[in-house]
Amino acid sequence: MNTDGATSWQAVRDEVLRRIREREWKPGDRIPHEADLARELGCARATVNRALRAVAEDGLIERRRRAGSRVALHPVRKARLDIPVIRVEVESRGLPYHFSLTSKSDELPPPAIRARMKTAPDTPLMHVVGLHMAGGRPHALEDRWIDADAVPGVRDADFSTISPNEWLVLNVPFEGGDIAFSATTATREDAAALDCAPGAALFLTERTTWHGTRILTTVRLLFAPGYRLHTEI
Amino acid sequence: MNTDGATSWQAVRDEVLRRIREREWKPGDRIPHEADLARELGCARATVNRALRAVAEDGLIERRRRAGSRVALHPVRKARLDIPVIRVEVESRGLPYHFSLTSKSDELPPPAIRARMKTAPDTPLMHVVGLHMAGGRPHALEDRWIDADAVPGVRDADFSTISPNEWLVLNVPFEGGDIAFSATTATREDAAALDCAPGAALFLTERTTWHGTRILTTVRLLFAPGYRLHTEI
DNA sequence: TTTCGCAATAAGTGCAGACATATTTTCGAG
DNA sequence: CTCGAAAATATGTCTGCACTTATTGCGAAA
Repeated sequence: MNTDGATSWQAVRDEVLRRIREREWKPGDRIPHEADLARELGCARATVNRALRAVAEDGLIERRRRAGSRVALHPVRKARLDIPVIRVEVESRGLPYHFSLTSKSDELPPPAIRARMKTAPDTPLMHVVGLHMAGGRPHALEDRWIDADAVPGVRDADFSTISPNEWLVLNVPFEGGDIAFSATTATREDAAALDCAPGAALFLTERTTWHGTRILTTVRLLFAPGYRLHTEI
Repeated sequence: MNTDGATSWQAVRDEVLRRIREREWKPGDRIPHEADLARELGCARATVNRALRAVAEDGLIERRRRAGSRVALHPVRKARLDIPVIRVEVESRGLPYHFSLTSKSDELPPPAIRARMKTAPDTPLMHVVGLHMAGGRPHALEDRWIDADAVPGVRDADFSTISPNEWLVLNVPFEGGDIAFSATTATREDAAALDCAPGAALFLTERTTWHGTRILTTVRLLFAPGYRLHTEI
């Protein structure tokens, strides 16, 4: 990185990781503060800061102002998960993609959905169901509820040409969301839609996204058998 | 953050996010380079750099030296997934944890495992099977293969008192790994171990970790029905 | 003895300037 | 016209310094 005597933040990070690995600093230990490390390693404090921030992001140390940095007691591996638009995911595997809209209507949501969307008892929500196809075969079944009042323009979206999944990603900014992954067995309807055996084990993704205090949408994505979500550490 | 006229990197980030959201900068567009933005927003280039780096980490822009930064064509949401030691995960739910070792032996791995571990045809590997219990009920079935030559000390580890999962996390540094999540149906053996119905849908995690060129271990974690992996964006 | 406020401390961040590095573009030689 | 070297340029990073902010711990007051 640098030809002169400067120490790169990566070098500092690696040295810190080495000390943690080799138990020079044990889980729970306070580690020297930034200024000391900077002096010891011969670099600016900002460089040490950058390095420690990186290590903290990986979950190996915990940092708090005034309290200092300490080696994490229970190292929690942090994996990064990429969640692409389904069309892109399918096409990146070289398969032609198609979305087919099954239904779209305003309905009173069942209690479970109403609770998740935190809407008033009598508020109807937009309910969209459709099937993502990959190479002519069913890939994922999307069952989505949208608070149309919170998502400007969604009433005019044509979900027969673009999936709600993609339309929302492209058109709706959101602050946060939560995602849960689980396994479930295919009901007879699921099986019919996804062209698999009833009772087959299916990978299920449930996502809810919000912006400010409003919950924008909640979706249930049921993937055809064989789907794997993959990531690297 | 700052009381004086200084612009915080968060403010720069928010302004950048705003411009992307409001289509001031459209997907695929080059955005102004750091120096220009710094001048425009009245801050140091380092501050803009920090902000843009953060936005890039979220996947909304792509940056390349000399080529500049551009708004991502297909915004890929990046979720962070915490992968705790199973014991910690169980205990954080307030349930007592217990690991029970089912078997541990050196065996010639089946071809699928051998391929994954990239070992020579006649190399035996350590094979450990055990059950993670939560509150007296089966929680997850761990089926692990370890290259004992690549993991110093593992031959002396007592997996009846500490799970291989936890022992490895605490004792073995590794560079990287890959993780796959999927759904599968319980075989009769799985069902017996996890105390569920055969054919039930189970959440499956497969992980392989390496260090340098050596593959250290590969594990198959099969969770009892009802398990959900949860994360936030 | 308890509690509250203040001083001390360590991380968090901002700035200006310099240099490093990866790419793209340009332009001259053949 | 093609190829390769050199120039240009945007991001990447380091430094030294100053100031901000969250937190802790201690000492004084109740």
